[in-house]
Amino acid sequence: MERQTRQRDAIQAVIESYDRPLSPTELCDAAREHLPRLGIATVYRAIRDLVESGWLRAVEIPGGPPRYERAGKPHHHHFLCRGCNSLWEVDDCLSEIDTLAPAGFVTEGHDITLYGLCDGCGSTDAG
Amino acid sequence: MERQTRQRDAIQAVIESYDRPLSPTELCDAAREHLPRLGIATVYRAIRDLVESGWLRAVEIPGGPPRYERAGKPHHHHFLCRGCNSLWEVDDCLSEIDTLAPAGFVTEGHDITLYGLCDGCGSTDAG
DNA sequence: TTGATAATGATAAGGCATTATCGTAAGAAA
DNA sequence: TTTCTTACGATAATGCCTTATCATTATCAA
Repeated sequence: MERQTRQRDAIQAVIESYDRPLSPTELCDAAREHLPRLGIATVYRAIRDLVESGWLRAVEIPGGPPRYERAGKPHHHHFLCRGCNSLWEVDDCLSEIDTLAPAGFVTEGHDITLYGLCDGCGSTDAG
Repeated sequence: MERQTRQRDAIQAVIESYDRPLSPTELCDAAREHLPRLGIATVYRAIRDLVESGWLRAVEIPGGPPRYERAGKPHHHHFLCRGCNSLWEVDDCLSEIDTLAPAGFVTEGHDITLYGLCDGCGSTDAG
């Protein structure tokens, strides 16, 4: 990432313009709307470098490939839609969660994933 | 699963005797203490059949292969130890979690994974 | 005990996400 | 614009987990 390229520009612009974490494939598809010949390897390279530089953050979810979102956002969680398989942000958090571990365990953090239907899928009766 | 075999017996006994979900590899290793020649394919076959029959349940965790636990337990969550990579049960749950999704979203369930060090790893200063 | 056949074990194959390879294209400094 | 290099794009290769294959073993009803 020593040179600024149209590919990196497009990839970063897509991340900035979406309000939810994207998988590498979603990211590639979205960036291809501006750069049709964008290769998936370039997307993976950009993800690697951007995560390494602290600009991007991986979001791991149960049973699926990681999604990526802009780093530095306030603490939040995610909602996985079983209709369209996209991941959405959930701003709130119940901090008491970190007190649930058994005695003797040291809790350092937590992930919460809600499941269901997003606004679009629920209203179109996809389930 | 039309015949009861020593392999199935051992696999089910291991599940019953552990108080935490096991990965296929963990399950195989544990069962091999009684049946040293147990093959990993047999473990996967047993898992498939036992999940299908409703006896076993898959526990998906972020960024890792699924673990399996006895089905039918009360609602609970899990704690992933970064020291030994094993998954532990957390009995409590904050039911208010299901109210966090944005307006218009239909929440059907949730997963919570706590991260940190389990009793054993924390006390031996593994982190 | 026998015999039909389901289950096993060793391992090859498959599936999928990710990474490496390498010839080509294109930043950017001079 | 030239030139040096980095980055790209297409795709082969890798790695990991899981499933399929198939000869052998073991279950269980008769």
